[in-house]
Amino acid sequence: MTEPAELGPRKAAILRAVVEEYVRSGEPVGSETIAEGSNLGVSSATIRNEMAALEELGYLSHPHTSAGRVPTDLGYRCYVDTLPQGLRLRDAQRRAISGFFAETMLDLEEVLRGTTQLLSRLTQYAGVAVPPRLTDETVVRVEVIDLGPTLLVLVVGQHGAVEKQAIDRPADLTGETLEGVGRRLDTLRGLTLPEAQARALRLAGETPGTEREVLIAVAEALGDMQAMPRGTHVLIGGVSNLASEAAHWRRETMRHMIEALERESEMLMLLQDVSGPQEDMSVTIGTEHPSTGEWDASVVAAPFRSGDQALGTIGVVGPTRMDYVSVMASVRAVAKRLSELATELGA
Amino acid sequence: MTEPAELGPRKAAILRAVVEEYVRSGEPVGSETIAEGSNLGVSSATIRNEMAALEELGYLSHPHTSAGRVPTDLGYRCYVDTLPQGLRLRDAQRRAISGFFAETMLDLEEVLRGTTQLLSRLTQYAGVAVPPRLTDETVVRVEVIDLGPTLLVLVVGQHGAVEKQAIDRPADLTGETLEGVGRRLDTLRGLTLPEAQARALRLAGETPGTEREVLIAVAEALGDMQAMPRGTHVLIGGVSNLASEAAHWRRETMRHMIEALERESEMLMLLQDVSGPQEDMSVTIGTEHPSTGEWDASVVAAPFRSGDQALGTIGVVGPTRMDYVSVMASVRAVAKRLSELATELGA
DNA sequence: GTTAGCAGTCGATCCGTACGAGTGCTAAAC
DNA sequence: GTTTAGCACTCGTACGGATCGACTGCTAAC
Repeated sequence: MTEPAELGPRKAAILRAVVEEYVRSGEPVGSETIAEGSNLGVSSATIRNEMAALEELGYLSHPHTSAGRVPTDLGYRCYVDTLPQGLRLRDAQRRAISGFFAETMLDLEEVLRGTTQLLSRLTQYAGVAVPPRLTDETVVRVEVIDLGPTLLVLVVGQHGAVEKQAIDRPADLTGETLEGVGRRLDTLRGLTLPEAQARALRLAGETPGTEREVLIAVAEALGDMQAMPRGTHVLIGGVSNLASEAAHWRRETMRHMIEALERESEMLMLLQDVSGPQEDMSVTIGTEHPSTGEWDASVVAAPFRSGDQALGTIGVVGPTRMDYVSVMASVRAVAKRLSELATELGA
Repeated sequence: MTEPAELGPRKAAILRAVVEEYVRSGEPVGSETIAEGSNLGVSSATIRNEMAALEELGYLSHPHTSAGRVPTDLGYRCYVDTLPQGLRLRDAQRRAISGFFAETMLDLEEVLRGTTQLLSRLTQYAGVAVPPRLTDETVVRVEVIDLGPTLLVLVVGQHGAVEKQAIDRPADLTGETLEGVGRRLDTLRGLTLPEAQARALRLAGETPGTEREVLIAVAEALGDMQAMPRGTHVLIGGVSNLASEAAHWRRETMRHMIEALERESEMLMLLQDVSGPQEDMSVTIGTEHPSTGEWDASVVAAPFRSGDQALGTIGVVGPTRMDYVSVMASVRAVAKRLSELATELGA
């Protein structure tokens, strides 16, 4: 909508300087600071004029008359969009990432849990990760296990995701029946979850008696697994970082934020809304998304893949006033390494 | 150590009144307030004397000269210990609990997840739950699944707990080998995890070739599952309640607290330390435990059982200044209902 | 178009005062 | 001996006013 080009190079430079200074100091920045710190050869008065113009255009705002300027969400957006691509990580960060991925980890969920912590440590904000949805994978095994009072349906995805759901146990169930069911369910291997469900239903149609009953229940369970992303828990790490970093946030704001992080469905929607299908990385700033708008938060997210198949999303949630350069570099680097690992792990 | 009896009935009554008033109002309570509110027929001067004595004994403390009294951890302890047993829930709470358990839920972990939310809603603090450790259960099924690049060991416990761990896949693995392994592992049914591990090792000893290799890896995985309570994730719900309720906590305190809640191992230790083996319910107040001492928190916990076998623990974490009567009533009631459900579910 | 200078604005800070809640003590009353 | 009334004292908190200082926005000169 607003091409940064039309700002002109000097306005752009000033906006950039304001954002960076504000992110650094946390305090509204005045024209003097910019005139001194930045090496445009102009005086503070000129900067003032430009800043007034930037405010007019909606990129900056004014807490009160005698204060400096603060970037608006639009200002951050422009800043982020015009960022040069060559993002460098600090050595310590690079080492932290390498160290993490040097550990041998075989279970993807475990890796993701660690990834949220890693991201949180790298950025000082909260790290999030959405594990692969079983829906997108093919099924490697469907198993029905007799627990006595109930039956347990176990579905294993190709990348090692395990989904379980209990179903009712028919009173007249025998071991043979269960074996029969097991044999039939073996044919689900290699299907996607919806396909598996359809096949299970079809199998049920061809089968009489108790076995049929169980198969129908299994099909229902397979349906539930798709419909409700129950197993798709969003992994979160480092909420405590937010509590300290965000020292200037209002208490209520923080409450809302932690609440939102707890609501898995909300985070899930946020991260899914946020990660455009083809994009490499997405940044959502404050009011650009209703959820984050409420609590002055931004989300930097990137997908990770196995080969060319998108598996899930990782990201960082922090205040709108965050160090986008560093965060984006971290998320990108971690996503890249994670994709490599996932590819190697679950080819 | 300190029998409340030796306080004398009046001191005890005053202590009780101070605790209740302080919990209610959140502000240091003065002698006048007690004299008026409570119906001991004595004047504020007498109360003052008694309060000075209680302070001397360590049950109360003084933020500063011209302020009222505040209970110490010891004061809360005495208050809790002398609580009458007849704890009543408010109707709304009773209904919330019944409503929750009226939903049909078949998966214990799902129930526990909901339980943390329920406890949090009932008490306005954070709810926690420790699911059954697989170690204590008997194994219903051990399965090795070929995921291509790795193998996945799946262990199902009698109550439906599922533990998974990836192991290396020998290069020369064939489907037959895997079937052989599977047949041997069938004999693990009904054993406890340590027994199963021993049996797996023994099986490995009796078996040659690749099969042996896999069995050894499985035994290792079974060992890992006992050693590291990796699957024993502590479930937590309602952290946001703490963020708002604890409006008077220092920011750093809150950061520490959320951090501690995030460290599963710490919470696990806390909850395990806290739940005495035979006790019905335990209350840990502030400095009584090193972890909670750091952040002025208390933990009210109760075990839940299936039949007479202890499965896990549920509890509530909140500020030392909490409404112990209500929280204890809630935790006790939920633990009772949960035990009934678990008994019915996993006889 | 840029810059220096200057008046004006408005929040933040500091300080002195007054207030009031609550204690602790003492002396009288029961 | 215990309880109570009275009172001086302490000490945090709220209030108000003056000052400070950081910026801006404007104007006039370059």
